[in-house]
Amino acid sequence: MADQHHLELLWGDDVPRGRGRPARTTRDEVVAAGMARADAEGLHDLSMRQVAADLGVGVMSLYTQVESRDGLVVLMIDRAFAEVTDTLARRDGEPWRDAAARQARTLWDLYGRHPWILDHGHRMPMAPHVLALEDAFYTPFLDIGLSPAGSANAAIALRSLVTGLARDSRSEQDQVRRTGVGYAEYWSTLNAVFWDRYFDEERYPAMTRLWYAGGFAAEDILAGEGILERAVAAYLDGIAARAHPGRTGQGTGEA
Amino acid sequence: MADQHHLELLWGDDVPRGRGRPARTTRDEVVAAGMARADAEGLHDLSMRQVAADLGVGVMSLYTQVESRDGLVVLMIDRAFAEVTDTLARRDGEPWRDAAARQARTLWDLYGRHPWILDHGHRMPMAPHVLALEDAFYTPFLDIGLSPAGSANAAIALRSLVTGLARDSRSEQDQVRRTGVGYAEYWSTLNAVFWDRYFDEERYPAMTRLWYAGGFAAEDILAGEGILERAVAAYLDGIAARAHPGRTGQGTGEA
DNA sequence: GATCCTTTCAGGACAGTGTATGGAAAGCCC
DNA sequence: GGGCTTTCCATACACTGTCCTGAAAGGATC
Repeated sequence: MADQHHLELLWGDDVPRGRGRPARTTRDEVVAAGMARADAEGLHDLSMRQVAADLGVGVMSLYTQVESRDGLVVLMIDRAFAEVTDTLARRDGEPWRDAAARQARTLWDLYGRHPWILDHGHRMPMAPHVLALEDAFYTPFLDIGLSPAGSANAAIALRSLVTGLARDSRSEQDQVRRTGVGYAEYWSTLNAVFWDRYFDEERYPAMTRLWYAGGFAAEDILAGEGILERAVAAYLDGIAARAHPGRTGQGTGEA
Repeated sequence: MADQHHLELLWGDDVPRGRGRPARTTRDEVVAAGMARADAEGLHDLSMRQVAADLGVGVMSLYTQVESRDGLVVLMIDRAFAEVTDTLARRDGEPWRDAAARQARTLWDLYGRHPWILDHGHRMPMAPHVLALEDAFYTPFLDIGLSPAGSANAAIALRSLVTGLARDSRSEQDQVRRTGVGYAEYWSTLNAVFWDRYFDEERYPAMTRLWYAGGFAAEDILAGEGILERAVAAYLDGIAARAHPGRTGQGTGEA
């Protein structure tokens, strides 16, 4: 039950113990250094030796501030989510739909700043600011006529939609950054090789139709942020229909 | 451009070269062994040495069939997606909404059988059967009155919704299996420690309200499969409203 | 001010990992 | 039966996270 110790680090008070040799480094400094590394290199290339070197400190010194590498990542995630805790709060008089859409967008932007969060293999940790985000996501769906379980499901699904979309689009940039190959260059060469040599129009008729119809015209359809707003709007329309049966959603109607 | 070599392994013909010492092992066998390991232990604990040992073969012998560990994983993913290629095809007369929902469910079930797919850090590889799934996902949205880009966006978002939900729910079971701690046991002890000691009802009012309203009554709200069907239905309702403006979606209306 | 005590520091070691190297082995073709 | 071509696999290297250990450093106490 390693999570239990994580919980103490995440939630426990930092009781400053005055006796003994003082630590050369704060836990905040370690976490910040880890985030800087992850922002620049990705989670995969984040090593304890690197973080220690960045801080000018021996490797094992990190383990007085952090229980393990996984524990460090958990703390980093909490710190990242802390960036948006205040922004997420629902504003006075803000319609539930606007609040939900704004929160989705905020989470999307957070993933944009810290793509390594999406590489975290395990479930999101029970960290204070992660829970704060979850709580904020539940808020808009509370008093719109859904059952309690329905509200919970709606919020979870919205969060998963944003996360899934972010993964599909951002991990691409992440990989591009790691390999050092530019986005346009990567796609152009890959496409030249791939479409000309391997793609079979009869095998993939839908993609072929979309291709000739210009459906992929944006070149990097995922990189555009329109897809998030559209998907969230469509989903919230469906929720709205369930929330107030008989009324149609307030969607703008644009495709 | 490591992907380029992956492409050859994925799409190139397996030209059987008759000269030279014959390989003791097929590429299919290697990929199958890797999948068995990953199904049982997860992607994180999949090592080349283990796969080689399972096959009774030297470690480096794998590298004649597979370019690298990442290449092996890519082939494994393609093989996993091949399981559903036939199932995904749209059936005669099947309404687009039913087809999309069925495909979403099929992908969800695939993630259930092979949760390690969700641990793949990079973008989904351009593999034949991965493309087949993407193509199938595009199909239902083609002739329902959306713009080409709108159809593409709708299909991508649906796929991301399923993937995101699967990650949020399945990675949990994955971690539970790895740590060997049972699902119920894990949650009960964690919850006992967490809720009693750390959770602050004033800090997380929405979760608190949902808790007392029974919104989390299912105990493992994510493990239930209802959340997928509900989320997909809501999203497709929103798409339907955009596809045929003026008509309301065919949602069942249940919360 | 010296001593004890508690805590952190950091070097070395260990069990892993993916994979480059290079000589030995094994089967087809002439 | 060579010659050629391909595969096999032991070894080695760089790298990882983390345990162990004794030394170092500062506060508390006499």
